[in-house]
Amino acid sequence: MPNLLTDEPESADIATDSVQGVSRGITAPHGTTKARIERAALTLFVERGVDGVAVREIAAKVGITDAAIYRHFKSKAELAESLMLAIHERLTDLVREVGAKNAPFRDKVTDLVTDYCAAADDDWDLFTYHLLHLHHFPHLFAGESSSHVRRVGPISVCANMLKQAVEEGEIEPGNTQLLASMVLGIVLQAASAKAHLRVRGPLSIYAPEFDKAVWAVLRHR
Amino acid sequence: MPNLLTDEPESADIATDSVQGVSRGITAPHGTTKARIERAALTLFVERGVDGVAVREIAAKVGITDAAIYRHFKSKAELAESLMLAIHERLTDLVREVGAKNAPFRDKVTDLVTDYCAAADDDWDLFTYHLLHLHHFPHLFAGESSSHVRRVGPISVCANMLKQAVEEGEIEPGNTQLLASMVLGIVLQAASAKAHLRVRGPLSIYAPEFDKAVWAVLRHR
DNA sequence: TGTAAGTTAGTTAACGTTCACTAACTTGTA
DNA sequence: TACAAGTTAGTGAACGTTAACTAACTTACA
Repeated sequence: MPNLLTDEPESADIATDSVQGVSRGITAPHGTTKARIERAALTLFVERGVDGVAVREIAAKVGITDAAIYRHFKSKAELAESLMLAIHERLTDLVREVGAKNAPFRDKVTDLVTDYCAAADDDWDLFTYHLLHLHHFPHLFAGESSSHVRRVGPISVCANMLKQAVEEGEIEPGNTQLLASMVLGIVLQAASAKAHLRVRGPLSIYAPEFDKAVWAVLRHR
Repeated sequence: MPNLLTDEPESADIATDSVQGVSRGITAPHGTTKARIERAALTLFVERGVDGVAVREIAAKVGITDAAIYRHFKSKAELAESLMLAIHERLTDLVREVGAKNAPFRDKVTDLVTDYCAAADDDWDLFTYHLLHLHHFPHLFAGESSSHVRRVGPISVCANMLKQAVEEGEIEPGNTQLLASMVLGIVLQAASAKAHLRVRGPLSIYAPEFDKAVWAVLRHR
């Protein structure tokens, strides 16, 4: 450790991610410099967007120089995208796994809502990054019209799950893409409300509410 | 009555700015340079975010030089914020007006959904700007905890409407902020799906579906 | 003819990235 | 074991570019 420089410039962010500390890994092992860069970048990206954050600021938050960032990431864009890909795939897999379960559809809905909330609470900043800044990475949610490489994501996988439910006679037929958006919207807009400090506490405490609401939408059509 | 949730493409995107042309005013009268700047800025801001767009690009799109922009707007930030304020207040007023109606609560819900969709279709780019980039303007949605200047917006006004409905015994008591987020989330996430080309056509064609879903959530608790 | 609205040609600052260099480890082998 | 050689992860200074914005000048027209 050659550098005994300033530990923390500002913050006093006590409330945010208390358990594992700010160096929790997203791609890299906990505690490594790479993980600390990821965490610092994530926090800043969430607050001000990728374009609103200078590489120098990320470095300052970690306690290294901007040049050192490039020992770990090819570019700022790669850093930003690797973070987005991590949460995007994590959430996509989550939905896929629930969908693949051998369980009654009603239970799968509950599991989906519960697991989604748990994932959000597990790494709130990462989840918020996905929630607020996904549109910064158009190739990750490209519609199915233009290219025939269809990018999957939580919503399209959820739509597939609903399509299967339709085939099995669990719910009425309809536009499953739209329906998936509507039901996930219940959870996501509530998450957005939490991000904007309109609701408090872990998202999971509202999971039963979400479950009831989602099921109400799926049943009454 | 045709099923509005069919997977059919149904209709092409005729709704996008064909009628009034790209110089439609948001703050300024139609056809003026100021209006054309607003429209050009809006289109670019929606696509790539405020920080992702250079003043030069906006000017180029209008057919003037970047310096000329400053004859009409004090700064890029002011331009971006005036656009956001316009749609933010338009939507807030919309919700307020529906809430102030002297009509059965069930009808107000239908009106809210219908009018919200109509507002989205009326100026899709402006609506999308609000949907995707509101978080770029933290002071417009500041939570009620820190400052005592509570900024209102569509969701908080909707929450008030629900609070009133609770007092009048129309729906069960509960966290109205959360409930407002959940029900608006149904519409907003569907709008997001349209923005990402996962669903097609004017948002209004889905309004009856939204209405049913929103009511299902409000009733079954 | 005065002014609104445009131009050209800058300024200043910030950005992402690269450069040459270095201290501290790790490793292969005489 | 001693140590040359290589690797890792950092530094500080710069580079070329681009950004927002401004000053001074020009022009159309009510």
